[in-house]
Amino acid sequence: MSVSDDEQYAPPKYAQIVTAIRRKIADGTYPPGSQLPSETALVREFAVSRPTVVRALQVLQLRGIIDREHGKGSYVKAIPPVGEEESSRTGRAVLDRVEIGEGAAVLEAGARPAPANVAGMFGVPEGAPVVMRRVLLSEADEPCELVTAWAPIELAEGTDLGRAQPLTVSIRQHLQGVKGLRFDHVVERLSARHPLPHEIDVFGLSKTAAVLGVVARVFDGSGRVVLVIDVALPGTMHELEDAYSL
Amino acid sequence: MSVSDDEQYAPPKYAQIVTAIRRKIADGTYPPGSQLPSETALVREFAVSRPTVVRALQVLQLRGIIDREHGKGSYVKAIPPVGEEESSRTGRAVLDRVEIGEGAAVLEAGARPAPANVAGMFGVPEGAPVVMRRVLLSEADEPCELVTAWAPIELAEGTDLGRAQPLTVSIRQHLQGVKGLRFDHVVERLSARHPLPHEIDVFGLSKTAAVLGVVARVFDGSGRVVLVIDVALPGTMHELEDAYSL
DNA sequence: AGAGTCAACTCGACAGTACGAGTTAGCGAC
DNA sequence: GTCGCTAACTCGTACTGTCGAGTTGACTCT
Repeated sequence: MSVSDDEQYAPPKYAQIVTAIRRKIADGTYPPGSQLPSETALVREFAVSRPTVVRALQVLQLRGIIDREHGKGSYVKAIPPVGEEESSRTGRAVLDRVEIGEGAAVLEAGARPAPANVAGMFGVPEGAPVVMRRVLLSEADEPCELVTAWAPIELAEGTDLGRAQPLTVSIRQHLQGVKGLRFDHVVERLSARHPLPHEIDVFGLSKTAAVLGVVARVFDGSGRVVLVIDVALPGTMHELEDAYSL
Repeated sequence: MSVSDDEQYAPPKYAQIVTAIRRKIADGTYPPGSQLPSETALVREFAVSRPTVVRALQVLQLRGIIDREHGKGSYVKAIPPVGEEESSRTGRAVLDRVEIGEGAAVLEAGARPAPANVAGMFGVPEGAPVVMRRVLLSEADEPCELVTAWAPIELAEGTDLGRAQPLTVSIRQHLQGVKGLRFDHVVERLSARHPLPHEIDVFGLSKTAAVLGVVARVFDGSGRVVLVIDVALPGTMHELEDAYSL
């Protein structure tokens, strides 16, 4: 769809209906638990065909905002659950964070020999050079999150990942802009463990403290691991929250 | 849709197309990265209308199996990511597990005064009676997961939650069958912590071991918390895995 | 050889129609 | 009052058809 300078972009009709209904839910016209007008009524209200209304209702259902029951109608769900796309995921948060302005300090960055776990994830020999970027996040001057990002050497070439300066855009935007790289999905592993020596130093933890550890592999569209993100969260300071439909 | 004894259930046409295409992806007819036949070709192949084909392709796209590009066609994605609905979530796993046959031992069950955190989640006073069910899971005779489920007293009435016998169906099925209760969504919190005294006993852990703790609130369709599930996973034995699209 | 045009192909959106299946309320019979 | 039937309402599936917009390759002209 091309838009000339003099024209206003009009969203598809079904999207406009989604927006209108969401607005009415938000302003209390259709409160939680209430029934929406039938499809036939919405056809009249919006002056569109039934398949267009159905499509809008299907979108609302997919987003967990309404339930549709055959023969009965559509109902506003009580509490829109935190949409699964909106819930915080540690790896995604790291990729989308802008270091400048977020209390982030780059502790070190540059080529390093790949430790065994990272080498395995990239499919390179242990000790092969990869680029490492270690960033410490603080809140109210208290260190709270240690992020170590690893990238294959060829991928990091030409980017600022290996420079010990805070990035001015998110990692995702930076790699998209400089390398045309698009991320497809993430696989994260969460564990409870004791801190590593450098974590003990950075956070001032005891050797037996409990740490929430997150190791995330970032895949591009061809199924290749393009980044490994290793995050350490001291257990005394962090809970991760996750919401999902049943 | 009613099915008489002499008739075979036929899935909707669009669902049959989804299944057929998924089978061809799995058997290598359409390998990762390859282009699917055009909509028009699929219309001829399956002898259906174009909106029916489009609907099947939209389902495949929603499931992250294909990408559709306007003007170009549909492409099989490289690695179907673990579907977000298929990834393991601790709370969901507990609700869907059948205790009998799964190495589950019921350690205790019955009415207990609500501890502060549980009381807060149910909106009852601390110390009010609630039903508690504590189950230990073992693998190869080694304890590996301790699950404590809490239910409001009225909800547990008439169910087997307060009986120290393994359930013969999953908790979800049991409450659906006995109470007509339907779960809507779960909000989980994950943390790294040290073990509680009873966890030290059950797992034979040291006082400073790292434990992955999961506390899940289960909501029904009206937004009420109907169950609290508290899971302790010794850090030496467990990682949780989570996959999501970007 | 390069640029522009056009036709054929592709998907996105929309309208209208029809039939089947599930639900509910009203009415009549007992 | 209760039960059964029916009509009206509801959503699920599927079809036919049209138009618009994006992509690509072949052909023509300079």
